Amino acid sequence: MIPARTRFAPSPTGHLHLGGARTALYAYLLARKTGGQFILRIEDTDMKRTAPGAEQEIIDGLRWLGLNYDEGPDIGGKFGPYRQTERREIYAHHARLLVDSGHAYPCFCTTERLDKVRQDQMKRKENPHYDGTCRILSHDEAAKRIAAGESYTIRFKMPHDGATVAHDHLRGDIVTENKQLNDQVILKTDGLPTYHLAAMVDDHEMQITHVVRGSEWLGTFPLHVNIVRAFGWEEPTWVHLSVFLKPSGKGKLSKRDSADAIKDDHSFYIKDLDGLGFIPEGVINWMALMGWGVAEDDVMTTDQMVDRFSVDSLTPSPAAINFQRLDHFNATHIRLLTTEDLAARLKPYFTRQALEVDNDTLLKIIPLIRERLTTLDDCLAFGSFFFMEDVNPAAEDLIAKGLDAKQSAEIAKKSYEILSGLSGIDHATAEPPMRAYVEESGLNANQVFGILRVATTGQKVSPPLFESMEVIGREKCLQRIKNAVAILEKM
RNA sequence: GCCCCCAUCGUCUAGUGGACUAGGACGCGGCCCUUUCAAGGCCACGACCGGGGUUCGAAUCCCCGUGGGGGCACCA
Repeated sequence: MIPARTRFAPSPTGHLHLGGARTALYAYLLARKTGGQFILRIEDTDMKRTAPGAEQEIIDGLRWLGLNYDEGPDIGGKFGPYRQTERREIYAHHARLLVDSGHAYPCFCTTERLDKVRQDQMKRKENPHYDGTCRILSHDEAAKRIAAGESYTIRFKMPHDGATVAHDHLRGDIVTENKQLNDQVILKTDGLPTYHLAAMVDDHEMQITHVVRGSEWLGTFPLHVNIVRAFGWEEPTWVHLSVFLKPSGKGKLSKRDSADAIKDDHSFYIKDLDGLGFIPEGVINWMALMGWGVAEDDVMTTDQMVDRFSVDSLTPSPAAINFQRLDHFNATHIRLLTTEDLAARLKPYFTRQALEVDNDTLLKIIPLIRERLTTLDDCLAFGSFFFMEDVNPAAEDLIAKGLDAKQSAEIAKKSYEILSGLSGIDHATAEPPMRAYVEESGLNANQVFGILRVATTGQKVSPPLFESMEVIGREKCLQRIKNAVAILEKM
């Protein structure tokens, strides 16, 4: 297998989202699968849109997901720099090469003129396109205007005749009539390149073998292959991924959908996922399967994905986000974690709630709550009472089904008697006498254990009762039951 | 408007001309287990967008519709 060099090349303009993360994931998997390298490159050539902190968020997001890159802006590498604003000379040089070889030309048209041309074209119901004014300028005239200090851009000279055939690995040949194509700006008046030039130059310079990117680039794909060919470079394998659709499947993700997701304790942004209780293993597994056709055994670690990954089995069709499926993969991977690992990840959720966590207790409750967690923060609902001094059960919760407060108080009292007669409350010793009591009293287990559950844990839903009491400890249990009796008798 | 891409259960997908009575997963429904909630086990429901071709044979190939998505910037 030929080692692939792949790259994730986001622009630092906003939050790292699921779509970007999945693109990074596939690029990562391909590199690891083939024993190649995965690179992070920051495409920050639009100074106006670059957002402070965005680059760091991308880096943090990739780290959190475990998509470690071999070369990048913060770690360097032999093809650096990896931030495009630090490579402007390289692009200027390549733009000049293109002008010299007749594949590009300086353009002096102002934004105002361009806007007007576009407006007129639309009024005439023509397709908006550059009208070619500067394409026919002579070398001398252009040189003269440049020397005079006129500001200019460089446009790529697209062929007017014939067709461009570009090959996408997932879709096959994409044929575009050249007359549909436009002379795009590749170097801006500020001297920085547009994506079209910068990405092509960097992918070549950085020896990228597979360009894995979103399908939003399909429209400018012919331009890109024309640029690469104008330089006489070997083309990389082009892999255009599909987009993510909103959960309804109708349309792409929008701000509105993002708000809905948050309301639902989910998010499109990687930075939010950790705080929401999602673990990278689950997120990665979930993302991987949207756009990658795996027949069966779809619960995988990243290493297993690397093992099974093939760029051929990626799918070109758009996929709707399904957060229920994320929940499933998250819960599944939580259950796969070792007790120690899970304990370490859970601890912050408890301490954040000002609960004092001792590691011994924490380790003991893991087996009790593990299979009940969909997200890590669910540990609060199932385990807070283990770390609390007292619980405050609601009076009405203490009344068992079909009984009244007085009867329930009797049951609590009797339970106290039985349990206080034991030297210690653990699962093995406490359950048999309590079961015997249920038998002889003619009550059902639901009623008796229900009262005990609410009394000792403070809640109607909890991990298994006797196992929980064992962790809570004899003294605390008895005290809590006594408290419950008091509450019931006050009713 | 023009150009490009996509199309299998509600969702993610398997399927590359005969092994398809179209497989798996999520979700949904039911049952079992059970002290609650889960987890687990079993079962059920559920799809080839439509129309034309090609072929002995089409989910699979071609064409046309339809639907969805993307693009048409000195943004990426």
